[in-house]
Amino acid sequence: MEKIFQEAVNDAQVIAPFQSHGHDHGQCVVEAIAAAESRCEKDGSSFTPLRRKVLELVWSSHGPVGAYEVLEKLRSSRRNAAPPTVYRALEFLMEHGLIHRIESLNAYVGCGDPARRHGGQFLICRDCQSVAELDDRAIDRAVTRRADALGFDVEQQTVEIIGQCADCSARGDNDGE
Amino acid sequence: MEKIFQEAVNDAQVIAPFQSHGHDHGQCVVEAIAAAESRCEKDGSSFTPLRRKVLELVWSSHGPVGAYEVLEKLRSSRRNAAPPTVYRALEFLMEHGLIHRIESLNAYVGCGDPARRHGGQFLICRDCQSVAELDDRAIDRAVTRRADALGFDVEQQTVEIIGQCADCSARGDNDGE
DNA sequence: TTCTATATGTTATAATATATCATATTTTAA
DNA sequence: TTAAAATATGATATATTATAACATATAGAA
Repeated sequence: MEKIFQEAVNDAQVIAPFQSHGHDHGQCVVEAIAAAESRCEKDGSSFTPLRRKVLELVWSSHGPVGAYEVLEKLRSSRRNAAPPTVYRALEFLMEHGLIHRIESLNAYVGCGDPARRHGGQFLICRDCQSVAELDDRAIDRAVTRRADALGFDVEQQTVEIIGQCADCSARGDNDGE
Repeated sequence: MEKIFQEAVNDAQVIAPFQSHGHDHGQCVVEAIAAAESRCEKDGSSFTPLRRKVLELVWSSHGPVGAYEVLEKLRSSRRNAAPPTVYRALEFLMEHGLIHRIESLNAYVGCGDPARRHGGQFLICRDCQSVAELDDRAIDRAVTRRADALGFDVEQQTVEIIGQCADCSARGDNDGE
C-alpha cells in the first residue's frame, strides 16, 4: 500500500504531489521563481517585477488562488493595482506555462514543471483545497484514443478531479459526507 | 477508417455523438423532454413548466448555452424572468442529471442519457461549438487508477476536451490555425 | 535618438452568479 | 378540509469574475 503510494508519487507523471502541511514552502516558491526565470529567458520574454510578484502570490499556497485574491495581496505592494493589472499578468504566466487555470474553480495554481509543456490534469481536495498536478500518460492516451476514433482533433485537455486527498481522509474530515 | 468511426459512435460509451447539420433536432428535444419526465417521476421531483421550458432552451442546440442566453430566450414567454429564475432551474436540472455544466465555457448542455448517472466527459468543437458527450470507461479507469495510487478519493470528474470535430476538419475550417 | 513594440496605469463596464426576502403553490397530515 | 410545512417562483439588490478602451511609460531595435 505504502509502496504503491511511493511509486505513484515518485513517478514523473505526478508533476506535483499533495504537499505535507509542514513542508518548506518558501523553498517551493524559490524554485518556482527560478524555473520561471529560466523559462522566460528561453522564450525571450520579459519576466518583469510585476509578473514575478503575481507568480509569487499564486504560489502563496499549493491551492488554487482567485484573481481578486491575488489583486488584494498585490495591493500591499502596489497601491493602485486594478483588475487588468492582475489579469494581464495571469495571462502572461499562463501563456508561458508558469501557472494553470482551474476552470471549475475560476482560480489559478502554480505549475510544478514549467520546463515541460503539458496540459492540465489536477486532483483537487475538497477539504484542504490543495492540488496535485499530474501528467498521466494513461489518462492522456485514453482521451486521445477515443477522440481519434471519433475523428476529433484534440487541442487542449481539461481534467479536473474533485475529491478528498489521503491526508484529509486519514484525518477523517467530513468522512461520510 | 469509416468502420472504426462507426464502432466508436455505436459504442454505449459515446452518450451523444456530434450531430450532423441536417438532423431532426425537434426529435432530439422531444426525446430529451420525455427522458426528463421519466427521470423526474422516478426521483419523485416535480418537472414544472418553468423547468421544462429551461430544459428546452438548453436543448435549443447541441452546443453549450450560457445562462444569460437562456434568460433572454426565456423572456419571450416569461417577461419578468430574472437571473435567479434561470439559475435555479439550471441547478435543478443538474441535480437530476438532465443537463451538464461545461466549466471551461461557463455554459450548459443537455444530457444525452439522464437515465444513467455519470460524470461529464466532453469533446467540444472550437469551430461549430457542438459537443459530444462521452462516458468512456478507459478514461474513467485511468483517472481512478492514478487517484487510487495517490490515496485520493474521487467524487467528481470534469473532463473537457477542446479541439476540432471531424466535420469541421473535413470542411477545412481554420485548418492550420 | 527616434521609432516601435511592449508593458503598465486608469476608468469604465461586461458577463456570470448568488443572497435575501416576499409571495404563491403544492403537499402533508391533523 | 383546512392549517401547517415544504417547495417553487417573483423581485430586488449585489457579489464575483473578467474585459474593453484609451492613456502613459518603458525598453529594444533601427
